[in-house]
Amino acid sequence: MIRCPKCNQVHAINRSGIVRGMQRYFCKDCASYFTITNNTKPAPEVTGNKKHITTIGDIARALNISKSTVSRALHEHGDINAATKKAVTDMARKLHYTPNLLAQSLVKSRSNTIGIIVPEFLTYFFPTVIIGATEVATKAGFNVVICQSQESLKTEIANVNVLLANRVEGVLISMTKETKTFDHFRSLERHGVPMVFYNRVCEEIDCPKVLVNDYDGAFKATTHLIQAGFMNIAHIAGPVSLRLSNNRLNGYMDALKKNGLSVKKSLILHTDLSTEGTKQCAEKLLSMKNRPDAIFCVNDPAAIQVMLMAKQKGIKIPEELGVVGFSNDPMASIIEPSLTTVSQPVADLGRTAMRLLIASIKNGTESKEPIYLETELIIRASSVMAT
Amino acid sequence: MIRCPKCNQVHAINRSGIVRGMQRYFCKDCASYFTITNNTKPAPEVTGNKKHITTIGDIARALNISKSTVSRALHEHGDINAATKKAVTDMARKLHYTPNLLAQSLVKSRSNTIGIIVPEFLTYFFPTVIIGATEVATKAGFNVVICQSQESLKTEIANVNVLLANRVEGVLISMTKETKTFDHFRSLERHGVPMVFYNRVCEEIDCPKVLVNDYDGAFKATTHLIQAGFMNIAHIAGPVSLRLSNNRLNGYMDALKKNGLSVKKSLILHTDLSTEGTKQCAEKLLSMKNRPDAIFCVNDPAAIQVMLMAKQKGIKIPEELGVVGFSNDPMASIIEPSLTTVSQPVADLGRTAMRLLIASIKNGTESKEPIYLETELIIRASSVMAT
DNA sequence: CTGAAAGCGCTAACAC
DNA sequence: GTGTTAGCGCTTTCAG
Repeated sequence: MIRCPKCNQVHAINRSGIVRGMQRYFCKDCASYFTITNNTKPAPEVTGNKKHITTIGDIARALNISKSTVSRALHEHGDINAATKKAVTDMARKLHYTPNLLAQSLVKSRSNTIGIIVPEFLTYFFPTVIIGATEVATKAGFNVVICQSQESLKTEIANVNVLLANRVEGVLISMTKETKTFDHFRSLERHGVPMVFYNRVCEEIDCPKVLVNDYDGAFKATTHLIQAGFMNIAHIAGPVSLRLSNNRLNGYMDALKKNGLSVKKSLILHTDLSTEGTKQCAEKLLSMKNRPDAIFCVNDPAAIQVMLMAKQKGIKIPEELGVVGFSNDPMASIIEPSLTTVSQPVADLGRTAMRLLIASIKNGTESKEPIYLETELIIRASSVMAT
Repeated sequence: MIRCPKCNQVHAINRSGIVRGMQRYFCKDCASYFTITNNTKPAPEVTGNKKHITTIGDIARALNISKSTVSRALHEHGDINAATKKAVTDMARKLHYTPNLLAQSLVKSRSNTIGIIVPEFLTYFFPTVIIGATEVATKAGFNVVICQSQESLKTEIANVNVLLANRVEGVLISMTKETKTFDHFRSLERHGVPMVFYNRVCEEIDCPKVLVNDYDGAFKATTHLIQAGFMNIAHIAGPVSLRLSNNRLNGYMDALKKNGLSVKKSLILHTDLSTEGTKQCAEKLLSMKNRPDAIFCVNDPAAIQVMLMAKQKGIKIPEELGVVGFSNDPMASIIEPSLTTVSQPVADLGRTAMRLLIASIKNGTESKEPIYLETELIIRASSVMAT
């Protein structure tokens, strides 16, 4: 409701363009032009040393228009006068306006943010997953916040709470090796936040999961060792709490059985995945009276520990000890002899998981059948005698 | 203003405890107890399939008290009746209340969040910095959001904008190798968001910086090569855009000069840090007619590329080629021969940077003298003839 | 010790 | 096409 400052009436007012950034009006009654200067709120005082951050209101005031118009101009939002829009965007630039996502999220109750929880990111595996996942999320217009649980359940719970408090729209999770209670995941369910598990999945939660075909990878790896002539093959397995450990263990055992070899409990050791834990397993296996002639390890870092210890003990690889790892870590091709390993489509794992997550954010419930990505055996020097 | 439902008066009302989670009142006039059930807003309907997320208002309604009281009860906020507080916290648990950080941040204009920008995190360096920095931030009560610029200026700018839009309270930055314009950093300055640069610092911005003593590390490394008997030492340097490249280059050159060796421009090559780029440098140096007898590399990944190529060409390390890297990557101790390198206090770098950042968030401007952390030369097999 | 009310920055009907 | 209004969920004076 614009009132003419001269004739004080309100019905015969027209807009007449924008001059020096201010909306200009024309009163048809008294035939005069005017701009309105006194706004509801005074311009912010420069009190104290706190920097004032430009808001949509500042732009509105500077232009003598309403906040809604500014909001619309900034968002390609339906009908908006081209001149107004230009005035607004120019003024926004001039005042260095940055939208406040917190406020936007609050009113829209959508934060446009997705959380990713990784147990660690010192080895190449999880960073690579993150890169793949982020790529997909960014393309879909989501921001990503990365949390590392550091293999600690307590931290994982804290991570979930932070993500929840920040009202993320979905979470990608790979559990810690010590996660055996799942209330924090249920908490996400309760809040209606979709989850997708990848790599280290939680059986108890009904949601999409993306895995590598661990069983098949392990089966191929073990079969390869057998075909290469090894007869007494040990396995350093992962923590029993992780399903992937069991899948790889089963692949190993089935390969032995299928080839007529017996499964010896004494040759199956579980590491907690820490360097120390793995070293102990290696030590135990390598100092047996009836030493295994090959070891299939749950992952490459473990295989590398085995190789280092074997070297230290003067055990020749592969002549006296065949070694195979899992994951095709960059280290595997650097170490000597180079390490035979099972490669996984790591970035793809991230991409697939993120795609599923975004689908469940958008369409509600998704197919909950776990998705398995295939592995590839990469044969290198650690498992094959030079010919 | 509580009105008695029986006698309809308003002055003689007393609170009389909380029963079944509801505030109970007593009217002295008609001597009757009552609770008030009709609240300003009706309880949220379970419309559609959108999950309702418990708010402070839900708790207030359930207990027939005001939102302010709930807020206070939830925050140890001054005077609050112990019974009320218990009722509130119990009800909060019962309704699975999770505070909305977006709303809190909005009203407090403090997000309690700090951003960390890393150029990449596939090698161990940046993840380790992040772990150190996160540790300090968490202790100080800040959340951390990690952004990876993937060595792309465009992504770096996008990262800054996301952090800005999310109103982070401070940012830890290590630039991409291609960052040569700095408007996005100025944008942070303008918004009053403190920054601290680490490792790859920006000269143009006046703020705290944390670095490793690159010059000294390079000087020690080069001096070591000279003392080990190498005479014709090349250097694969980093991108000129990064100050650390120049610092390491200067350390290399000064060490040569100080030991009476001449600096040969032809033996100084710049890599862009990509595997491909480094390979080209290595190829060039290793196929010179007058091949250098040692190479000091700007970092370990580069040194490892050199070693791999040398092996491929049948050049013996260290007999025919001494190699020294920088950063003590885990790979350095795995490769054979093991790689001599300059180790940096990486996690400490992160911790120090985060401490400085938190200080500038809390106290405003900080000391802006760059801080240098010391390095240590780790001598391994790649630079020392077996005796 | 507690309630009412204002407002953080922004969007989204609803009017005109 | 644009202004008005009413919140999003929460904290924080200001009164009692």
